[in-house]
Amino acid sequence: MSNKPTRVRFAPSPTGYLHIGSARSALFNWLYARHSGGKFILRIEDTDQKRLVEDALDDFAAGLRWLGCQWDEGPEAGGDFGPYFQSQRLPHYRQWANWLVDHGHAYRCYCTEERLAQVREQQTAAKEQTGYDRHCRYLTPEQRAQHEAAGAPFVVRLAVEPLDGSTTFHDAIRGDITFEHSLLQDAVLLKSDGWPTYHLAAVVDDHLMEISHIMRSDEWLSSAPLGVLLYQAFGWEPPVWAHLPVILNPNGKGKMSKRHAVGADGKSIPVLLKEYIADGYLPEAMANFLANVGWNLDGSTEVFTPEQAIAAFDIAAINPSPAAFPYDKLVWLNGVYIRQLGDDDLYQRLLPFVAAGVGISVEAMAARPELRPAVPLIKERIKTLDEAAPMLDFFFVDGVLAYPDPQALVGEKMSTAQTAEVLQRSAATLASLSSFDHESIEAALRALADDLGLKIRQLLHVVRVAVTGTKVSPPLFETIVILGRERVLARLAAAAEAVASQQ
RNA sequence: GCCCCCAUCGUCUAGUGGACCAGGACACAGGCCUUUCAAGCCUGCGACAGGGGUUCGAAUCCCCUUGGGGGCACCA
Repeated sequence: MSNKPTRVRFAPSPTGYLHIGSARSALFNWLYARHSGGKFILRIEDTDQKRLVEDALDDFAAGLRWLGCQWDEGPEAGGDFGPYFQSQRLPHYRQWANWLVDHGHAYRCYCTEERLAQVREQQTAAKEQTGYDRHCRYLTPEQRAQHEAAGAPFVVRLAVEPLDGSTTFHDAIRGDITFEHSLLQDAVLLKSDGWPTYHLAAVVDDHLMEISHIMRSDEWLSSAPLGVLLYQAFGWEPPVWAHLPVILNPNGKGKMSKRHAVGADGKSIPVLLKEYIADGYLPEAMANFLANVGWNLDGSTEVFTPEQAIAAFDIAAINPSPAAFPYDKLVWLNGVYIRQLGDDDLYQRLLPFVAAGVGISVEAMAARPELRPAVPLIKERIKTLDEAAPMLDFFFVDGVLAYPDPQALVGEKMSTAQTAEVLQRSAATLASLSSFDHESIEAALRALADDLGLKIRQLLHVVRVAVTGTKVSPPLFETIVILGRERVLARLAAAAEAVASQQ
């Protein structure tokens, strides 16, 4: 099996949107495919018709592309092993289910839901292990014929064999795993509606699609024995199994759910990849981050490229223990990646976020002169793209600012009269400048502070609140330049007036 | 309840019998820088779950306990 070409797959069920944990599974598979020069296959496991979510497929495709995990075969990409939707592969499952029945490895079970419930009830009452009692496995040919003649609905169940003893299989991450046959269920392979369950469909497809390595979530470990038995029953060469550790909530309590996760501080954090995209995380940061959960480049390098990860990726090096989602580290890493971006690049990525935050169209934002020069001012101040808008919104107010709380304009340890004077003198100083650039403005304002007997920080605090409306802003001198003399003077005057009215 | 998996700083991790009085990163704390806030730099805090073995020697191997996680569907 070592000389087979590497073919790995990501096989999501379109019953919801792409979960951050699933995204990591996809990334690991993709990384391994690229590492070994093999193929990465996307297969859609849509056998549960009741739980389908309309636009889930689009979400998977968009999410995978965003992350950089382009699949070689699957929906849209095509390939020689299609179709890649299980809903279009029903004949295969029926054929192989029948094959199992014909060869004595599976059987038709005619038990009704009522009987199953009854059995369960009795087992519970007797404090026995619950599970199917294999009633139909031992039906006589006559009884069987009777059910068939009556047209009774049936499911196909795996006939676990032998009933005692144990089987050991190898997991590439955890080593050998042994399970007792006596604990195994005669699991349903084909449902009464003729559709396969996961167990059958996955094994048939993995074999037919010549999947070499099954890298999937830890949650499947318990049912892995079923897969092993199925491969044995079919007489097929099994793939390499590798069960990825689950990702826990950031507080370490329980696996990250599908709906919401609890942060270390008790607040909830996003669980869907689309939410992280919407929050302004960069795909390169997300990929880097995800690769660092359960795996690592060399134990000390935190920031690395996909190429580095591909070169070093090794299934056996994956950490088998569950990991709490290190959300804080994602935020930090994203900041690192943002700071590494060129100004033009960051500007392009910021455009839609700031436009949305300010409430105008992307085209309108692109036409404004303020955003591009402001980019270098905020680059090292944001950790996600969506943090930019609230930091820059004052740039996109065309006239003067509203000061709902004029008291906030008053400088620390200053009177209102003093503040008004600072405002007026600052305006006068800036109005008199022959050249309205950073150096001139800084020199003039510093001189003014001296003149007024104020520390520069005191003066700038007052000017800052007047000009930007906030106590925390991008560097003031550059901000003043971008805003332009006219708007700055107007705001200074308006602020002075607002302060004066406080007296 | 039963079965399976896992166990190094709060968190992500390095460590595969001696180079480990356990390294890196995030977070946190202090300092420097400084027009606010960041960023950056420096320093600090901080872990081998417990108990038995094996061995000259154990974070590393074995066993038990404890703790955490996952699974027990005609869902995947």
